[in-house]
Amino acid sequence: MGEAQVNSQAAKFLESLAVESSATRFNDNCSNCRLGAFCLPLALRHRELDELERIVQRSQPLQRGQHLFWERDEFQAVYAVRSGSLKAYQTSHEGHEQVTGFYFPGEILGFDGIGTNFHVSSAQALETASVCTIPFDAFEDLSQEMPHLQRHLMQLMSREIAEDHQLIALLSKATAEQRMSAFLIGLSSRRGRENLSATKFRLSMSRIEISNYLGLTVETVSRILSRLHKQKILKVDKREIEILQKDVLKETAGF
Amino acid sequence: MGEAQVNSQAAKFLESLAVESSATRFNDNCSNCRLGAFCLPLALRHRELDELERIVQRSQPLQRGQHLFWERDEFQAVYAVRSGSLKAYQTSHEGHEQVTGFYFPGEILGFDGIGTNFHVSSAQALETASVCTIPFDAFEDLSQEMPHLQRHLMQLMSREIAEDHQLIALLSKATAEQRMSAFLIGLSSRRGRENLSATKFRLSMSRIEISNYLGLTVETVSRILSRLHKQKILKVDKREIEILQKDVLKETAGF
DNA sequence: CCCCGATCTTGACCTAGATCAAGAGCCTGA
DNA sequence: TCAGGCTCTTGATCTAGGTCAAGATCGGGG
Repeated sequence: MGEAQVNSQAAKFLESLAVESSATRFNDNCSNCRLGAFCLPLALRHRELDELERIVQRSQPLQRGQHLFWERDEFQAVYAVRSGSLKAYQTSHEGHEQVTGFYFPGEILGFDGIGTNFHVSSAQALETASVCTIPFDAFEDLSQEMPHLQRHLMQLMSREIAEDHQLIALLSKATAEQRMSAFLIGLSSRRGRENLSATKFRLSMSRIEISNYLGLTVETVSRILSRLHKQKILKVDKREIEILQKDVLKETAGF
Repeated sequence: MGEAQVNSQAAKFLESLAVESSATRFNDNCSNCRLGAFCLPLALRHRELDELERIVQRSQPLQRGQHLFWERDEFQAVYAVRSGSLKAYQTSHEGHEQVTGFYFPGEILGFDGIGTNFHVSSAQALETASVCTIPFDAFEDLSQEMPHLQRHLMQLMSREIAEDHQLIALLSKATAEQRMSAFLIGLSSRRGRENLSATKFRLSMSRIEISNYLGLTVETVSRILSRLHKQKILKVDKREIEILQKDVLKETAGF
């Protein structure tokens, strides 16, 4: 019996036990999560971490295009991205899709639902992505006993507010070129935070999604990328991006 | 005497109260604050309210133009508006002022500072305004013992996030007319929430401030107001606004 | 009371980016 | 393997709203 066949059978077996497989393959814990320091930069004691551990759920990775939650879904949890990436978006009733954010490993999404008890945006995986589910009720109870945790959560929400304000300023006055530059610089610095190459990476979102985030049209996004490529500020090959002159990009971003 | 007239008189009475209270009664306590149910819609027990009371500080009203806090100030408190109105804004380093929000009685501002421990926007009174200062450390300690309070705070932050997302969608795709309509509808419904006339009011912000909020120029704001006036959708007399056809406005706002 | 600077309005013109159109790579599933 | 539908690019044209300019109006200080 060849090894390939063994693997294929093993895969089938795991599939048939989807729930169990999620239990066996994604049950790493918070203490040894390589994002730990970034996702929860708290001086958590061991006992506290154990408690947090107890409530966090890890499930099967989402496939590209799959939704984590939908607008109007009841709010039950916030989600920490473990790997891959997602977008959050709202659909205006004329059908325009407004992307409100992209989320990468270590970032948390779903806060929009706390206020109204249902989500006001949808979240969709841009590529295979795994997330930790943090049931909110349990989290709230837990944070009653752990001041660190409570403060941290608020810091995360506050940071989201601050980032939104950045985006608002961008959409309000910046030119198409400034928007694209700021966007790329943002992606780059988030990559850096993950200790991945900050100059060379693959876009997980389409030009359309970028345009719906930056308040531009696909054509404009495409044109600007072409221009930056011609100017040798970027190397653009389909979704592969290499930033050649970050200083220039930062300059035009002007933020 | 028609009912409309009665309502309008009641509204005028309440308005006059608001002015008086800002001038003379700013040291009332939470239990008898007429905004109580709106600002803190919690099922707070008496004892809890007393505790909250203990940490909230009420100071002299701010005069028009005075700042509540500045960008880069150390974050120490969040603020509940008692009367009057304020704007929050950031200044890009090319000098453009981006207004990120207007705040009216019962609304809370200052959340942007929690994440970084210093404010990332400035807050300035648009007219005489009184606020309650809620020192954040004390508030956090208090909310450790009061789950209601903690959840409420997060709801307020979450709501701010949701509102920001609305603004983002607006700035991203809406026409100048849609932006103005949405803005006016927003003001109107907030007035309604305060039990003041939702159709007739005075703008506390200048055209310039509106334009810096909506991502337009003063000229455009002015032109659109003139147009809406000519079309008899609004009555505009300097800063006095009367909404004549709210349905039309809502229609064009499309939200 | 008038004066001065800020705010607001209106008109004429211009431009960044939208829209329309067409074609070239692509994945994907039959 | 190919067909059909995406995504992406590039060009030609159009237009909403920005920019510039000139007054009008308002409000606060002397």
